[in-house]
Amino acid sequence: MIQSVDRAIRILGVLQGARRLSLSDLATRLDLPPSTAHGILKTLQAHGMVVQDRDSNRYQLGPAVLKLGNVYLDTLELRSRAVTWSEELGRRSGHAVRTGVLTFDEVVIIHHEPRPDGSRQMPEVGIVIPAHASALGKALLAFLPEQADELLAGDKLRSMTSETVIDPVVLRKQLDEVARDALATEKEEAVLGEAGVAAPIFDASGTAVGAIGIVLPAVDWAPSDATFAAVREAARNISRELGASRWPIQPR
Amino acid sequence: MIQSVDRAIRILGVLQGARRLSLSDLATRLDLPPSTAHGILKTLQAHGMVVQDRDSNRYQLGPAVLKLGNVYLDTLELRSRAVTWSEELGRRSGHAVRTGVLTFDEVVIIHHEPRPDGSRQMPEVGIVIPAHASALGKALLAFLPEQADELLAGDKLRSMTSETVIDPVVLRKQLDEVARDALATEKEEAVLGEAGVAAPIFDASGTAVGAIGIVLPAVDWAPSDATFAAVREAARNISRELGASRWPIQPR
DNA sequence: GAGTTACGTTCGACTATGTCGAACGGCTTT
DNA sequence: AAAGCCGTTCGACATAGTCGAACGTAACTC
Repeated sequence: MIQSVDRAIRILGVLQGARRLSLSDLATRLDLPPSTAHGILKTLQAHGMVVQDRDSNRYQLGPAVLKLGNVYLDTLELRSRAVTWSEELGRRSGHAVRTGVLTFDEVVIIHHEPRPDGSRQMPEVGIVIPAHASALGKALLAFLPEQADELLAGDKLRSMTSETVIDPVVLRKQLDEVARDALATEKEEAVLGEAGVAAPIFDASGTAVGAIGIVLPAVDWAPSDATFAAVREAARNISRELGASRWPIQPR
Repeated sequence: MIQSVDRAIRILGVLQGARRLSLSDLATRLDLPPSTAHGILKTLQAHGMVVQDRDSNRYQLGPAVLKLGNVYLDTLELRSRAVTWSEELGRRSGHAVRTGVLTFDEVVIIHHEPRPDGSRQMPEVGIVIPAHASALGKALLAFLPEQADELLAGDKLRSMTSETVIDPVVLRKQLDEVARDALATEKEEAVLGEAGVAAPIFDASGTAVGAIGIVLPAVDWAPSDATFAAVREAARNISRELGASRWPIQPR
């Protein structure tokens, strides 16, 4: 681990949590001498990764990170496949559709298909949700035992709402059920009033590389069997296009 | 400039151009010993900025960059304002609407309002266009003299199509006209068959912080006076909401 | 309006840290 | 079965990053 690079990414991480920060704030939060933080910041600035506010001198993320994010999406074969089938799933279920991938303990949304009712909805690409509190995350963790073990062992299970499951034993049991059915559900565990249903997506190597699912108002619970089937079918279809030999693919 | 951080960002930059690269490829392109590149890569990997393909060992951008990009968008006041007025501009003009900011010699799209005809269109948030070949870029450069000087002085004016203006003298003249009218146009200079009209957005300090404009098929040229007026009004309205005292604001 | 504080930035010495060449081991190719 | 390629690990060296101190500027106070 290279120290200065690690520190640079840490700076970006802190800037991610607090939109705008002064140099001294940043240095304090990272336990660094201001001059050290300054050197790193200037390097990031030279590449457009951070920008400095003219008046206040505070730093914030820069446009270059957005460019990077967009290129990442373009490189993902998973995403291009998800677009097609999300549309279908949205039509069949009548709900918004999300596709996500796992990073450590979080799910990052890589595609968002708004509800087909034509209402205005915020695009959700790029948002992150704690894996243990989302249907997408559970669908992934159930088929990624190493990552699940790591998450359950660590003390990372933060509570989002009163419904969030943070007991490792209970969560483990849920994951076992998810692995059995290849279908994960979540009701108000991340956001009050919101529920989700998701299924895992596999690639040619048989690894769970993502998950697709629907988001629905908690009051509309429970979905019909046809809806559950539609989610599973979308996941299966995308997996097939990615070269997966069958679906689902149990790990080990 | 801190060497290792600079190299890390360079790696991300190269990964941006070539989707997937092996360690040796990467090292060759950056003129680095493989072991040096490896150390940096592993640090980036530990933070999810890059991921390594299981089978091929090749590296590509990771989900963390997408998360960063999304947070950047959230911090931008310009973006939240643009959303509202883009909708209006889209309705009035009947065309797709883009809002962008300038980074060095490129425009990064921070909001994209699809054409209101209901057809399926790719989201364009995060894509970059050479500033000198886009209406958005010209609208910005015309009100950012220092950045314009830098671009015109440097040898960065790449040609995109047969229509791209790469002569600094011609471009300077265009920018002067844009500054006068507070309205920039572009016809097939970036993409054949596509034209654009854009106007600059100012913040409370009077700096041009972005531009908003429409994208239309080149065959639909020329737009009506009402369309030109609509673009200018959108830019003026957003500027006002950002605290700009008047519109346009001539530099110096 | 002078004094004071806080902040971003610059500078230079020290040494901790990243760099690089060489060697290892797994995989594919011939 | 041997040779080549590639990603990775290791350790010595010296470069390059780090940190404390000093500077200049802007805001705040009395």
